[in-house]
Amino acid sequence: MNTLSYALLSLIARAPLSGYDLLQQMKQRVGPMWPVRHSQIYPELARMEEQGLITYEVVEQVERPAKKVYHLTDAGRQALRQWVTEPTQANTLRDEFILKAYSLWLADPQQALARFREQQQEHIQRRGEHEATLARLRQSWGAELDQPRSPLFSSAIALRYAIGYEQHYLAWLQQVIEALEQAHPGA
Amino acid sequence: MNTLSYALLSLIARAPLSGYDLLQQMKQRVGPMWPVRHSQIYPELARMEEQGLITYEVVEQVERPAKKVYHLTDAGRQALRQWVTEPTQANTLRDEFILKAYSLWLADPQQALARFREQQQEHIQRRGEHEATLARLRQSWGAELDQPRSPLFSSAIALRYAIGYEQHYLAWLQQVIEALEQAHPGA
DNA sequence: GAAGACATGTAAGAGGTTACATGATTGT
DNA sequence: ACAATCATGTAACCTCTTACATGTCTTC
Repeated sequence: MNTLSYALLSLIARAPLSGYDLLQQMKQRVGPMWPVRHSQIYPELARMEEQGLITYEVVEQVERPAKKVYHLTDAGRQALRQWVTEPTQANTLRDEFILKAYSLWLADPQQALARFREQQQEHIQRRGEHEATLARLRQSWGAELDQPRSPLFSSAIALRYAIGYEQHYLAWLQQVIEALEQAHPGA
Repeated sequence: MNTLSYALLSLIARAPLSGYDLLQQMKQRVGPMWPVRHSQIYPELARMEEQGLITYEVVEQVERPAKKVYHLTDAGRQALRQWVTEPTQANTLRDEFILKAYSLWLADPQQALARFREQQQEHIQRRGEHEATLARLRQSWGAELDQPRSPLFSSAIALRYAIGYEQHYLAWLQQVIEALEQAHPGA
């Protein structure tokens, strides 16, 4: 059992989904905390089915190709619940841009500034997307977002995490940009 | 050329180092942004030497086993400089604890609170370590930390990033803990 | 003489990315 | 016809982790 399989269980626990649906949802919802490709999803689903965590039924569709819709077994639900309440060792982030910042002293300050501003745009964009998603949830579900037993609460805190992350990233970028500008006025 | 090799170049660019030294420095300095094991370092150094990015000399020591001390070639320095000033595609974080938060609705609130408080301790600890390191740098080097052309500037901004990250993480943990406590008073 | 830091490697396997491959169905 | 979306898979390769393996030198 790897983390990916729990990520998939997390989504199937909310509603039965096909591999294709899972791919879309991983990109939209879980994407910020666990990116994934379809080439990883399909073999993983097969393994989980073998292990009895999920089962599927083939659903014929009128206007689309048939699909395998997976849902949790009791064992799957239990495995997920177990994993969620287990201690987690805090991860170390692996961020290439920060790694580059560590060698910023080697770079041409003008180019460095350009790169930092690029990142700024990127992270502003992402923050905006997360904020929009959270606003949409709030509009659709209102106070349910504040009920810890609701899946919506979980969605909301994950989104708030992502927004906070972008916020911190932007603050840091801004800080460095100002330091670079001060050292090199007129860039 | 993978990211790890650039991480190693980043350190060798500041001072010639052995594989063992690199391991220590990756843990202490670059650790927060790029964790690594010795079993990855040694083969990678061999590959980089083949590619002409680094060279080494065997240094005999009186009170320690001999070691291979690596230093950059011109090609290595150029490759590093090139990489630093290239655009970087912003990474997606991969955080298991946040993933678990996404399924928090399945968890027993008491246990959830316990896990969140564990994380709090962990991140408080980390923030403290980074702050101490930054304070030490500041004490040793003073205003040099503010000169973008100095390696110390790069070290300082990387540390500030790490501190900001822990800060944001702690703020988020606190937020969720308060929400859980409010829903379950007396936990 | 045992433990611990210093020092350097290899091997097996898990996890993840990129590329290859196929086919249905809808809209233009 | 062609592109786009829906839908599911396999294969090759790279990266990273875990475990295996060896040897030096110092301190207790």
